[in-house]
Amino acid sequence: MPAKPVTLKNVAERAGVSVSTASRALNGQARKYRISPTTEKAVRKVADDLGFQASQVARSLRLKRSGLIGVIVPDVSNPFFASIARQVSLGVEASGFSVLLGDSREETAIEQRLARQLRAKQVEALLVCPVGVRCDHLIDVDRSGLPVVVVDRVFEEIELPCVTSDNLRAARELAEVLIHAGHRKIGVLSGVRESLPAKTRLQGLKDAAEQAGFAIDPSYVAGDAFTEQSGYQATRELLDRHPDLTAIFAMCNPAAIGAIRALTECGYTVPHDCSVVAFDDHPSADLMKTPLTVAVQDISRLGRLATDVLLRRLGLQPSGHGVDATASSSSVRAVNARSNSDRWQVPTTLLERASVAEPCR
Amino acid sequence: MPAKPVTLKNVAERAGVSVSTASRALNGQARKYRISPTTEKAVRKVADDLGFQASQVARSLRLKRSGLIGVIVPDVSNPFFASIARQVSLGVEASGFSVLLGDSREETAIEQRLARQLRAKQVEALLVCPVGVRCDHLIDVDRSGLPVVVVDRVFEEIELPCVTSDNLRAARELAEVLIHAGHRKIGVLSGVRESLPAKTRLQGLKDAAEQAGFAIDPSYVAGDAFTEQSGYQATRELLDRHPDLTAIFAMCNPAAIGAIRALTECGYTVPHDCSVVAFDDHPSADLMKTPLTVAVQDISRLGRLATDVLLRRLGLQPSGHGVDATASSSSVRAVNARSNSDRWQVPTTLLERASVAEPCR
DNA sequence: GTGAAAGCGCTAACAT
DNA sequence: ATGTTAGCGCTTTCAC
Repeated sequence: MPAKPVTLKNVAERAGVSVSTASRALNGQARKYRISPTTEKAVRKVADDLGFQASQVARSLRLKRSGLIGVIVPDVSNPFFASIARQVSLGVEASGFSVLLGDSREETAIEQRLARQLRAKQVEALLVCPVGVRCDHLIDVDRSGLPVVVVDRVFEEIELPCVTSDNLRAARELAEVLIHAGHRKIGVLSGVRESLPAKTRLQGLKDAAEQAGFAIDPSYVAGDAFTEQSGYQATRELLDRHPDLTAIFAMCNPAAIGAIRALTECGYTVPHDCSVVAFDDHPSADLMKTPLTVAVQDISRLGRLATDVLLRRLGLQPSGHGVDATASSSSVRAVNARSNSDRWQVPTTLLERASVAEPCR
Repeated sequence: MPAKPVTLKNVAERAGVSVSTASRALNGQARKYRISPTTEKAVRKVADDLGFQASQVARSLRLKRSGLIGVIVPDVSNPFFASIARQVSLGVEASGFSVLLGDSREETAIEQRLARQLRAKQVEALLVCPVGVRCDHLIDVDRSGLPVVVVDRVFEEIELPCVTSDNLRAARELAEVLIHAGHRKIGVLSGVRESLPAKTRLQGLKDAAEQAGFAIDPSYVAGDAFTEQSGYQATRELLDRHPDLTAIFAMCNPAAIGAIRALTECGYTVPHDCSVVAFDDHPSADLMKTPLTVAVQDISRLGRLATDVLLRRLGLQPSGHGVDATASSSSVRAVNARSNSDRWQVPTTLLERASVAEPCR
């Protein structure tokens, strides 16, 4: 017995008023239309008694506002993206939006399809953590009038508002830990090469090296994905090429995990034979055999900032969820790259643990 | 320039046909209505050229089908729930649905609000991992004609289709590892006491104990939440009450992590002074100082099964995403509790690692 | 202060 | 083989 839903008409009839009056009474427009308090109360009561719920669908059609925000991430089950999705969900909720979730399974084709589908569902904005370098579809969507905000996996030439961590600074700090300990032969486990995070992190490392008077040879860079698998493979390669390696700089935590597995297999102990530093933490990291020294991204802030940028593009006041959700907060820097699109960055935190020692060779 | 969206009417005009013909041509009903292939092709072409995207909102209003599934979990950033959300997202996508995500922040009041909101958005079904014991709002929703499926945090008297792991069996197996090693003084870190998973897991432990000829005294049970915090607190309490404790049975992984912290603080080493077993794994658990012996829930299967149950309640064929998505698959048992609602269970896997030793006392 | 009516974009009888 | 029309449930202009 699917119990058909009660409509505004039902309420109006039962309250003995017209639908227009009912609508106005329930939308807080009583004052504006000078509806008598008596009528208003009456309508409200009936609506309550009947358990009336205005159909958002009908409302959307009329208002041309769906109250929906699309979120597309490569893998919801990855805690990093899950946290982003969560922050967005919580953040936009306060403004009356709901999140339509899409999982691109790390495939650009799916990402593309999802973007189209979500657009058909009338989402009012799209927040995307892109899979790869190809982002034309996103730019198209944005140009077609649906605001897109890109988070994390940003690409250089992209003409969309972007939110990322301050990767340059983070990489430099992380590299300095290694360098100050005396390391010079540092292997790099790269994420997707063309992605801005990967490029920037490499640059940060290079900067730090240069400042210390040496350079990172390209042969010390391996890997091409933000995955454990890639980290493992890359480490094996690097160990092959440079058995005298004394440290590893991993561009994400999974890669570092892969590295540790590879190192262990090859008979290296961490940090004695080889130090390891990485981006991103993981819960209970301190209970690991070798707790990693890491640059921690402030994921929830990343998510909040992204939400704010999004809401602002919709012409709304970010409703101050979280402590300092203000995009213009002091520690958040808006950077204008050569493109005219906004780039927002949030600071990271360095967490020094036991995975770095002096080089033994 | 918000570039107003192209409507069916636009397409029809441009193609020189009526909206109905256009609609039919684009909905694959050309045959059914015997529309000439020429016309169909023409309409399709125009639609393509104009980049026509049928408004799902208008469609929903007319069809009274939104193509939306609501998913409510206590915390999307928790990998367990994130994985569930992901499976649902992937699973229903194949049937043309999208997922509207809600995060209840572990609060029943929010869960309730979300359920209402999602209902207003015309979701066609609701999948919920409930926060707590109070589920009347969900039962109400279900009774009002919106099918609800409950996953994981199930409560005994609930009259809704439920999907969980086979907790009884899993707990028994886990307990047996401890018991066979010789443990008798086993502390229990409970999750939310009134939840069925907690009750069932405790029962499994008790069953195993009984079979071995001893009993679990209530004073050996502590904690009341599926969190690290609760696990930590509970462990401190247990250690206080029973310093001669030789093993800990944690009802979730975070609780076990809390336990390890507490044990370490109190000068116990794992597993020498105290063994630990737990429910749920966590990635790279093998790289921990003391890799835990755990009962692993097949989360993705849990999610898939839930999706199937949901789709079936909607009268749809679960579209065989995943290998054996069939709810009636041999290893998945439908259990009829005293209530007349369906209970579905999926098997778990025992992973023996290094956190169990013989009792030293 | 309140009502009648138009219309958002689409689908499905019911014509023809 | 295609067009006409009546809504789906809501908001809002315009009229009284």
